Amino acid sequence: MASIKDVAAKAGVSVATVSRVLNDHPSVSVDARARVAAAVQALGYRPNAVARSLRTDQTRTLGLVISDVLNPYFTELARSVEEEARALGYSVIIGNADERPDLQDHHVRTLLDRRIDGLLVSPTDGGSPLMLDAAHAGTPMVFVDRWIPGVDVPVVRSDGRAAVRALVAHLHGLGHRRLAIIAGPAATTTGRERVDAFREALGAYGLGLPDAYIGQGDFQAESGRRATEGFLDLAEPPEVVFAADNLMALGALDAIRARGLRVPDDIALAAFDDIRWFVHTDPPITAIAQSTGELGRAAVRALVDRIEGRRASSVTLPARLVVRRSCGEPPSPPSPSSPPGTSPVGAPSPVRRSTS
Amino acid sequence: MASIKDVAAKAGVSVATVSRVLNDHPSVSVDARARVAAAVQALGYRPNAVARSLRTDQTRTLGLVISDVLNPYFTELARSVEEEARALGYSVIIGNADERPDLQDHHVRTLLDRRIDGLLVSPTDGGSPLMLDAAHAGTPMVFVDRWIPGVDVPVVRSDGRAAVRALVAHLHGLGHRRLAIIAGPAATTTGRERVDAFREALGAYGLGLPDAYIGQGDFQAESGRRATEGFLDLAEPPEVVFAADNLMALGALDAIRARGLRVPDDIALAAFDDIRWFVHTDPPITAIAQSTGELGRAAVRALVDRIEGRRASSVTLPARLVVRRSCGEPPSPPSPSSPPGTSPVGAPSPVRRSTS
DNA sequence: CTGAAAGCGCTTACAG
DNA sequence: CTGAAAGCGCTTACAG
Repeated sequence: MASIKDVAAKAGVSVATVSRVLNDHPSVSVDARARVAAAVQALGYRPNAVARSLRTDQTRTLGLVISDVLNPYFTELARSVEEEARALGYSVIIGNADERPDLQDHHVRTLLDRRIDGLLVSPTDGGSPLMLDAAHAGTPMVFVDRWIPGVDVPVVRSDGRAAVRALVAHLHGLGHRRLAIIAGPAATTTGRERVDAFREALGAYGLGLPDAYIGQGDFQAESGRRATEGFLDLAEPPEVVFAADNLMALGALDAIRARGLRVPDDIALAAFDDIRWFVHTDPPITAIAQSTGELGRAAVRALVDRIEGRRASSVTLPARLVVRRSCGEPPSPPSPSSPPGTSPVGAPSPVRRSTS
Repeated sequence: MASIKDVAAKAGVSVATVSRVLNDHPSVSVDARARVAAAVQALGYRPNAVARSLRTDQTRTLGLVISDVLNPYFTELARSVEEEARALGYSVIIGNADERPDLQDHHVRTLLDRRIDGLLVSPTDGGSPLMLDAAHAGTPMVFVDRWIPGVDVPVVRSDGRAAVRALVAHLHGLGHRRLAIIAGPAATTTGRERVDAFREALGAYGLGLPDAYIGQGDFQAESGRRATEGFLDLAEPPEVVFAADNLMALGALDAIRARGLRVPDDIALAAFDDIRWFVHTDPPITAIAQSTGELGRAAVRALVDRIEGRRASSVTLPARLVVRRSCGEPPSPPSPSSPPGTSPVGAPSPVRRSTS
């Protein structure tokens, strides 16, 4: 592979001049510029990013450590992160933690060893020493979706409380009184917050959230299945299961189906995080949708701000309820003329109704 | 950030000795080894992978350029690739081409600039000059899922022909005679092969595949929707739509639903690539499943073989049909005692039946 | 506008 | 077993 020396030799200039041309340095004669360009072309020369990084101490690379690539929510997040990063001239390296703290540490370490310019992370746990050290050492860092309290790192996330309240209002209006939740790991903020928001919203209706109605999941499908089986084994099973993410909703569906039960007739189901398939499931699933793309973009902007020496601030985006048929027939059925997919109903509000 | 010099100073040895300790070189005294280890520990030293790569001319990194991260098939592929690579001591950097040749080239270029040790690609098109050059220049490379004919690069992929034959047999047995396909881009091998396999299988039943029954898609949902609308606008619409990937099946479902039609009553639907949600869609969708995880692992092994100077060979894995209810009620309904999810039926055969 | 030289953080023959 | 030195491919003050 041709190096800068080869280009310099071919163009009859010094490597310094080649470097200047490559980096659009103003003080280069048109003549030199042309000869270098020709040599680059002829040799098919491409600068070695490794060498450049070593010299400049920047890799123009962002690390993204996500909890689970197989979760469509995170896949979409990763995609928007890469898109925005590319627009700003950065590449991104994704590390998949698979909801495992040890794997998460592995990726953080590898990314740090590669001297990425900044780290975007959606922590799987409450913060390993490694992660905390990195934050304290001043590695440019931004938390996205989930975060670690007590660390001075900007957080870009959704606030789902209003949407959870809207969900509970919807469920209550449908006559449901025994509501259960499949929670994420208590070590994660989203694992805790969604339960808290749910409990708070239930409280407003004088409803409680007994321990038996809190299933412990880990944001992956299998845990949703197990938790749902637990609910169904109860002497008094819940009327509604609210899964704290889409994969656990998938597991719940598996469990419900395995017992030959029907949604929403036998048990209602709702999920945090909306995905395209929810429109086509049997029945279409009521979900809380985040602005995932915007979240990813905002996180990248915040991180690049930090990297490039600007102040970065936290961002909180609202989530919204998308009503479908998995919790029971809505009181007022959608008009037959409404378009397919999701559509807002009534005045601007966090509640949307989907024809399904 | 501490460098090897700091460690050497702290341990009272030369950087050469530190390097030897770091790389487990045998000829280091126990004493030196201990002092270096202590210094490393005390300083929290981590070797700079960038410098190491420049010096050794290897990055222990694989590039993976996939056609579309949002496609669950590729997400799963990416996950298994990373897993196997990690087991072999490599990292992987994923580039998402989004089915766009220009984006694909962008990622190939960026990956090459970073001097990845090898490239895994599922080409979005017939091969850009850049990709062809890389292959000819001897960059260790392996094609996965899709490939470019006429290039001397190992290919790891599924052969879906038997499964497509099984699908057509299933459809024919259900009484369907007008079968349509939503194809992927003709520039991709999977875009062409699936149509060819379908046409060939139809031929065995004396059925043709008229042009009007070949919808041109690009493996993304929106194209599936458009193609399906085209079918439904026909004077004589097909009785079955076979989508060449899961996202186009999603689009097809959108289109069918928008018209208020029902699957399989009004039109049957089948898809290439199986995903977990297909069990829970309305109705559950008959699909051709690939051994995605095994494909990813085999591709990594082949690539690492090439990188490390061993011979790498192509691998072709069979795909299998998973029958559900989207093409009509199977002639012999599954027994009520069969387990949920997919389950094989009868003797070992490529056809499986799922209770749904 | 241009080049010689230093240096980024490592590894690795080479000599002892 | 150990260290001094060269060198990987760049960039960038410095001097001219």
